[in-house]
Amino acid sequence: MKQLIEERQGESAARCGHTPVLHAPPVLPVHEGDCEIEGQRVRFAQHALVFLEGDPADRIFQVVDGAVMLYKLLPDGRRQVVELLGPGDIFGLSFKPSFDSSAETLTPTLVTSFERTAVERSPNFLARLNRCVQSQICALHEHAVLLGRKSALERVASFLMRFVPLHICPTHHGREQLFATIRLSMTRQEIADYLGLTIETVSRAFSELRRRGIVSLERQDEVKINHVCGICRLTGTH
Amino acid sequence: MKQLIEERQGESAARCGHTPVLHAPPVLPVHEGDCEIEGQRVRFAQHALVFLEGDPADRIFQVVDGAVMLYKLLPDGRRQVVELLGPGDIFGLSFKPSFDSSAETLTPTLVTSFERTAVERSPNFLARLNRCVQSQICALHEHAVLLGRKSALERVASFLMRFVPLHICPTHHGREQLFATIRLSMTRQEIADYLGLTIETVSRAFSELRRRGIVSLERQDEVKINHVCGICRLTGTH
DNA sequence: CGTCATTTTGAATCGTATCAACTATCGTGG
DNA sequence: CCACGATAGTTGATACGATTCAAAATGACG
Repeated sequence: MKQLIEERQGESAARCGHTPVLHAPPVLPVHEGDCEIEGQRVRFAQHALVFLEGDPADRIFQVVDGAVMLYKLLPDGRRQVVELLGPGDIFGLSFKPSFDSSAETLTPTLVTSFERTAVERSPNFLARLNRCVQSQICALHEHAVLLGRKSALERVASFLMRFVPLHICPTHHGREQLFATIRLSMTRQEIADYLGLTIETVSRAFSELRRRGIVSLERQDEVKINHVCGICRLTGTH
Repeated sequence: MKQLIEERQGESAARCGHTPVLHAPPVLPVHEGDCEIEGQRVRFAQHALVFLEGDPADRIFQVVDGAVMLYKLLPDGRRQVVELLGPGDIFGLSFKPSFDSSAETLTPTLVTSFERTAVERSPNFLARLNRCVQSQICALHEHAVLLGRKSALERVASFLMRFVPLHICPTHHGREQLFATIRLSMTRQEIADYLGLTIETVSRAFSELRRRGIVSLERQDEVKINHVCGICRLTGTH
């Protein structure tokens, strides 16, 4: 596992964007019902650039394992992380001939990439894509609410709830003292850019949650949620 | 009785920022090659509710003519308009069995609705859907940047630029004094909820633009942009 | 153990929200 | 057509939350 991480930290940053076919061997013919699409597996190190906004969008990607963020930059340097993606999620979609955002891994990540034109010709793939994309749209809607209408503390609470598996809160009414330990694998800056805040504000929100005893920070990017329902109530959603 | 079919505002209601809009024409009884899908035309008055968040999502909709907004509510009443849609745009998508947002018309609107299950079985429709949805995702990304990173004035400027057809600004460098008159067909409250602001702040932004001579307010929802490039520069995007 | 980067904390500032008039616009009926 | 009330929009004063700038603390790593 460790050895894979090293694989291509340097060059991917340099040759921004769409990764050409390297020596990388594992090409898997994805057998999709009646039609086959060539899927190409590529491994990326942590914090590696997959593509840049503006690069020609002739391939689309699916996360197999790991995490990816999509972000956009304003000319003066302001950044907004627009999506966080995990296993199964598809990215690199665009209705223009170039990507509308940049993609960077958060952890060592394995993705499969497909030729765009091939995808668009495959009905089975389109059906799959369709389902994926609909859940992404829902997530984007939810995120718009967060960015447009929630306070800093609500944003951070909502952010943490993303990582709580299966949303334990509403189902286990009996036990209030539920906890969960989660690994963020994002820097404060990345979190801030995702939540539309500054690092300082994110930090203060974490401190506030800790002060209230709702979370403990085990390590910098590892949070123990002592009281899932407590966080849940702070999201503004319930 | 409401007489329908009025003017359409600004063409590309739901398009992403800098997009040459070549619209898919509002085709109707969708004759897509080998498969036909029953499309059902429905007319809605202005400010009519198409569906509510949580309603069973067994149909999807396409705007033929008019304008629709999608919004989400927080339990305490805060509202965020998550999408603005115009002719050609599709809505009512969801990965859950129920709608993730509510849909309301902004103007008298003609829509076609399709049975969800039928759509998902039609490869041709899926292909079309796919294109639509990708442009919506781009718009949502753009909107996340607006909500997360732009100032009030930048938001309002960006909002106005949506209505400027074909994005005159960058192409016509020669003529600086370009103008355009646009019909918003949204109340201040709706604009505020779209931009993640309050009505007062939106109002102040409009006043500021007027003070600078960049726009004139002909009527409450009719804005004359005296200097398109001026607005464009204020969006933060260029 | 010391250096560097990241995070946290503090104090001051700024921008937007809030609250409270005031004004303009729209629709209705006299 | 005008008066009228109702609704929507504007403007001003103040409050509050997030940002900014600065510095200290913590963690990562050789």
